[in-house]
Amino acid sequence: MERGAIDVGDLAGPFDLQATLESGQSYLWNRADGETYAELHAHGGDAWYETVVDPIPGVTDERVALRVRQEGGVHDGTLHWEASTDAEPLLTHLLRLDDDLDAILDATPDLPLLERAYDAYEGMRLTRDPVFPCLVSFICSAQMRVARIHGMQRRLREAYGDGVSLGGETYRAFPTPEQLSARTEDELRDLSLGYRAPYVQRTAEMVASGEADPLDAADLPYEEARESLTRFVGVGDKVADCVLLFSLGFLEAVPLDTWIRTTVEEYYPDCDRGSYAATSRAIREQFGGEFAGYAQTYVFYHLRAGGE
DNA sequence: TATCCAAGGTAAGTT
DNA sequence: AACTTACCTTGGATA
Repeated sequence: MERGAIDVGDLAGPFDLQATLESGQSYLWNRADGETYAELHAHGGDAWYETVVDPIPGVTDERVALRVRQEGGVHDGTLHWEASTDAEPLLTHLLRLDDDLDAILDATPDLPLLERAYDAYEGMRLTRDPVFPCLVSFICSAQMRVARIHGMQRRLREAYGDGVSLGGETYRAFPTPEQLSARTEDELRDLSLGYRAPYVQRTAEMVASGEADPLDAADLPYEEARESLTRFVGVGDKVADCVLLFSLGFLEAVPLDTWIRTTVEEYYPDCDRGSYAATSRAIREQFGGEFAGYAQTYVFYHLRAGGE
């Protein structure tokens, strides 16, 4: 096992591990203390977070088990990690430590709501989740609470994922498309996926068979990429936007979920244009275009946590 | 204790 | 293309 540390002060802008991992973007990490994400910021921010990552072209060509913990503040703290290999490039990729967060937030409009959200969750970054697990996570997110989405992904890993050991502990990788496509709808329903079970099974089948690859969307212009992802079963505009934003690096994507729709109604009623595509375009412009998705994520977390 | 409700939506069927 | 409706499950609210 290798260990290492990343000095947060060396990054371009602050970083908050807990806000980043518990803000409803990624459902692929477990807290070592067993706490769920049900209560935001309920148990302090220094827990170990654990995950297993399958090979990512250009980042890692092997499967990696890793743990990470933040000690100290969002400006001057330290990220401690333990992994089966040098995890610094991988953490940089997954947690977008290469983003210049100050510059990104400066480039968004001076809206009071955004300023309040930025102040409340200083250091929260977007994630770069592996695309297939991200796709499954957000198919499961339909009409679900954040804590329960997290529970579903955890059960999928525990039931069907390969065991990977690190430092005497065994962690579970997210099931591959092949592993998931081999399950039946009923088996997935037994994990409390409900009506999402056949969506997950059929989407896994599409990926496993080579019929479609969610990574292909990465090379398309934004709106075409969104349209392209909706080919997967259980994926509409909203879920597609989540995958584009939280996995494929389309920072302009603004998923129109119930929280953001409420925000549009209350704060920016002019942006309500009826259809998803038109409203999405309007709110994306309201949030400054290029980094609108960053703004969206702060607003989502801020409002969900009870902020105004 | 029982019932109701809403949770980061989507697919399928109608106008 | 826009509009309805059904859909699994469950913790928490309400009666």
